[in-house]
Amino acid sequence: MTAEAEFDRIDFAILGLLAKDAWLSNKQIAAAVGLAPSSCHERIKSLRARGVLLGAHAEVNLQAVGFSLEAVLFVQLGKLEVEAVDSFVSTTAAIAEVRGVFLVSGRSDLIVDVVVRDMQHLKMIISEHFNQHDVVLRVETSIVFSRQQHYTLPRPWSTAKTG
Amino acid sequence: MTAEAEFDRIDFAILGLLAKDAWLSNKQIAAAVGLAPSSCHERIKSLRARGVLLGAHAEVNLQAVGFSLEAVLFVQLGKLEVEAVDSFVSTTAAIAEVRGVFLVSGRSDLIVDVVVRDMQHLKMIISEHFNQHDVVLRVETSIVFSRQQHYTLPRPWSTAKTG
DNA sequence: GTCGTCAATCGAATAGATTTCGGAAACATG
DNA sequence: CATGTTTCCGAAATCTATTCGATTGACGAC
Repeated sequence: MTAEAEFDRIDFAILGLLAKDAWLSNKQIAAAVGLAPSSCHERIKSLRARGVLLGAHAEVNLQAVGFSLEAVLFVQLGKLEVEAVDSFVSTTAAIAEVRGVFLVSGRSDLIVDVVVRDMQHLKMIISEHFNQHDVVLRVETSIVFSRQQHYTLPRPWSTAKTG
Repeated sequence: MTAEAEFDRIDFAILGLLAKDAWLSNKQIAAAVGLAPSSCHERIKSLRARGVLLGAHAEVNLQAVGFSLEAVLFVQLGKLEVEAVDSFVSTTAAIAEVRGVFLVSGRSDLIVDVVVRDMQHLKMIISEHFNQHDVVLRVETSIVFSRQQHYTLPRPWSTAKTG
């Protein structure tokens, strides 16, 4: 609504740097974007207040702490009311082993990203939280062999408007 | 050999806190886990050196910066050599609009998470980076209506062993 | 063109945090 | 019980974040 927020290239540079490494100090960011630390600090504070910078999360090596199996669940739901679906999404997202829930169009209705210790753990999660649920018609499971992620921001203005 | 990393519950508490909020100060974490700031600092340093804490990333409100459309691509690949597949995965992961690539078992071989400005942008990404590629047999696209994620660590020791 | 207004930036000062390090305490080992 | 090892603590030093008043520059009104 009121949030007609505008950003210049310095704001985007700050966002990009923090998306790549949230542990950069304000001083480092200021130097990287060519601003005084105090000015940079004001901008970051503003980005947080405006809801553009939502927070930061540490990346934990899950294999190192014993979660060596990752899976993606494709869930088909019955034709139910929106309330029931939303409720199921929320309770699913609250499961400790679930890292993300996507409500999508297409062949399946829900995509669920799950991190578990082993196959038995995975079987338990599926049978306990999905197969026993009325809303769920069917669950397909895909094992994740490997993943690659990155945290860089795409360029905001397509390929122009910057100069 | 050297990598027989062991963790106690304080290490897990630190990891959990930082996974939820990487901007917590060392002082705050120390207070939360009941340690002196210097001791807590040593533990965090060790977790980083051992490769358990991999880094931290700011969470950016992508809608606020103009990326209001998210999609998941399900990619089927031809029966090719491992090299060609790995190469394709790497180049795909390097696309700015791609946030994650998952190599999986099941109906499709690759799951690609994409963030774009609009439909035209999405169409461009797919046709340019996927449809024109020899390795790709078929791409199915799912629009993401909503997503829920959380960054809390599951309990490491199943339901026992903690006492 | 000139003035007034507003927003952004800077630099210095303060308050606060991180980081290092020697010594004490806890723990396991023989 | 003695010993070596690890972990923890507290204080000192260093560095950083944060605030604030003053300056600059851009922009619109007249």
